[in-house]
Amino acid sequence: MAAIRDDLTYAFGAGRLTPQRQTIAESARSLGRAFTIDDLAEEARYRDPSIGVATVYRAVSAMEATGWLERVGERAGSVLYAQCGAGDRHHHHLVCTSCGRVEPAECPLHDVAAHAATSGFVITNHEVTLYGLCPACLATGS
Amino acid sequence: MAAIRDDLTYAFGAGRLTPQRQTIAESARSLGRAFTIDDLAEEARYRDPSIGVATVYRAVSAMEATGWLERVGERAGSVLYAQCGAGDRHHHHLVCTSCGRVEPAECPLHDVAAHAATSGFVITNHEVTLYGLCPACLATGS
DNA sequence: TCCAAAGTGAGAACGATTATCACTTGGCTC
DNA sequence: GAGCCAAGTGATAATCGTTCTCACTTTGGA
Repeated sequence: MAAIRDDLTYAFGAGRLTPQRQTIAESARSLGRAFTIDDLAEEARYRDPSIGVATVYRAVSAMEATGWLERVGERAGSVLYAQCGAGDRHHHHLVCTSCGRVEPAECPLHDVAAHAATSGFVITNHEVTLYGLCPACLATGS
Repeated sequence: MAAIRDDLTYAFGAGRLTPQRQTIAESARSLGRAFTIDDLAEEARYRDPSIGVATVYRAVSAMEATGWLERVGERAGSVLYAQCGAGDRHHHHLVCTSCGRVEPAECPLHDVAAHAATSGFVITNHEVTLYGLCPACLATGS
């Protein structure tokens, strides 16, 4: 399992890969869709009931810092995260509003420089999230 | 001031234009930049200290429903709003990360349909926010 | 003028997130 | 392997933004 071990090591960068963090990272990967902290804590505590909610928040914060997790939106006041792998090149997200599945999307901003030129703004960052229905949900009509 | 009166009437659609709501809407317009509920409440209470925070939240909710206000992002856990006028056609936002100034931006997603076709997703909604520095902040180096 | 519906203000309640603190663990040096 | 210290943990309190509740007031139409 060297590959997986390396993968999870990457999730926390220079931080320690404790059993709790490993459980949380594996839970994030196994969810396979956009999730809230609550979803992730539920999955992680199913695997190890002793894991506290504060630990989940801290682990998510650490994984977000390394880019292994990304926030992809919000749902009912909670931040939505998705496991996006590390070292991916610049991209955005397609979020299924029915099942929460998340797929990477090419950055559609081909002309950001043009926007900056016409407005006088110098753009340093941008967020793009596309919402819709994935093929599976379309097929089931849900 | 018929024009302004009409403008504010539009802010609440079919809802009543009470003195409190008028104060809140004028405050939103006078801020001239992206603001949190807290910023808006501070401005509104400067004009009328008797206005309660719940009233500000309710007014913002009503103005958002008519499209007179739009949420343009978040700052330190609070939702950022901007007064965008009513009846504007589809657009997004350029937010200055230094002063909070907001300008409308053309929708840069010329090929949303192409994304849907290649991914199998049917896109029903999207959010785009561009962050950067406005000309004024660039000039002052802040 | 009367009345029902809409709006208001104060404050309680709620839910997500963060901070605190005593304790444990991991990984380094010797 | 022993000792040490920084990092991490779990429980819980605190914080903060937002929404709800309730008694009261205002609005606008009949």
